[in-house]
Amino acid sequence: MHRSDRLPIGEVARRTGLSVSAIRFYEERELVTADRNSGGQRRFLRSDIRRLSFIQIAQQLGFSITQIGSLLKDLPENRTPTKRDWTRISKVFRKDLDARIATLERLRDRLDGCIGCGCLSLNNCALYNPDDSASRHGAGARFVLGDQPDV
Amino acid sequence: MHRSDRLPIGEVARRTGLSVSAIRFYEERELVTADRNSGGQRRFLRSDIRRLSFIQIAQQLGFSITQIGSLLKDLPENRTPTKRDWTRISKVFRKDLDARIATLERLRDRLDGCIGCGCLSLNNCALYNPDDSASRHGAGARFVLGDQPDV
DNA sequence: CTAATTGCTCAAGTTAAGTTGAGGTCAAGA
DNA sequence: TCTTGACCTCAACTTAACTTGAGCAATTAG
Repeated sequence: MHRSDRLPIGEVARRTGLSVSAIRFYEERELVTADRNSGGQRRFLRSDIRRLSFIQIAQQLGFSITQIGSLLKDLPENRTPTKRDWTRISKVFRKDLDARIATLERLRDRLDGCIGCGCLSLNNCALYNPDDSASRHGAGARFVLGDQPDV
Repeated sequence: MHRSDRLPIGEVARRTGLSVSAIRFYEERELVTADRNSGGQRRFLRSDIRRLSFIQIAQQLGFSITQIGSLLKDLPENRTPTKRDWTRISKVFRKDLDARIATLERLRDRLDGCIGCGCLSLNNCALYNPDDSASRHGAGARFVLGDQPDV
């Protein structure tokens, strides 16, 4: 039994539901730190379980590990989130969620305005929006549905 | 001037706002087809502009090229979407958007129920939801916030 | 003590949706 | 004809968030 409070990675994995490789990956990305025992194996603190759980929640809410890393680094002394921190940060999450919902709703409204319009041949399609598209990771096209630049 | 209705790829790129490489990529993925002239260069039909515009809109609405490919392949004779097709398909889009919005709203509600709850140490966190997470492309963790399996 | 388990590092693979570059060809206008 | 500029193919690179595998070391239960 591990009755010290230095947990090996497998234990942390079991307790958080994360995979061992994911935890190592988070350590590499500096979302968590672990010190090593004499044999060079990682030993985590109990509080790291909470920290990793926080990461999971934030991910479920759609945040990237880069963003999560920033959130965690902004905590005083880079500590693991406390209840007070959580209250504050969850409001950030809430704002972001609201924004994403609003974006989708705008998209839906534009779509509605477009369903019967035969857009596919029009120049002034309501779905022509260079801004707030899902904006994944490419450059993103600038005109849509036959809308042409200067031709 | 190109007064035939076989458009070279650069022209199609200008008219759709897509990059040349993106169009080639779509061809490779069979979202569009182009035949070749004597010199081996692609020549597109005017209707391909509409087809590519459709692809862009569907992408803005959050559909993957795989999904879009399916939609296009389901069209009779794999034709380019007409107004009638658009009306039908846009309803599919609408449904999907609605579902995504609903998912985010559920997430927001769960978050609200969790903001003041000090969850970070609880076992029955409202944010513990194995299902409808943003579900990107990994296996996805199964328990959250210190919620433990059978320990 | 020893076998089984767990852990370690490092490199490479995965998916999505393209982009970038090298090296070479084609087409169009002067 | 000659020279741009547009086009061609193919391979490799990009980001995100990990996973998988190889080859080897440490721990632990019996």
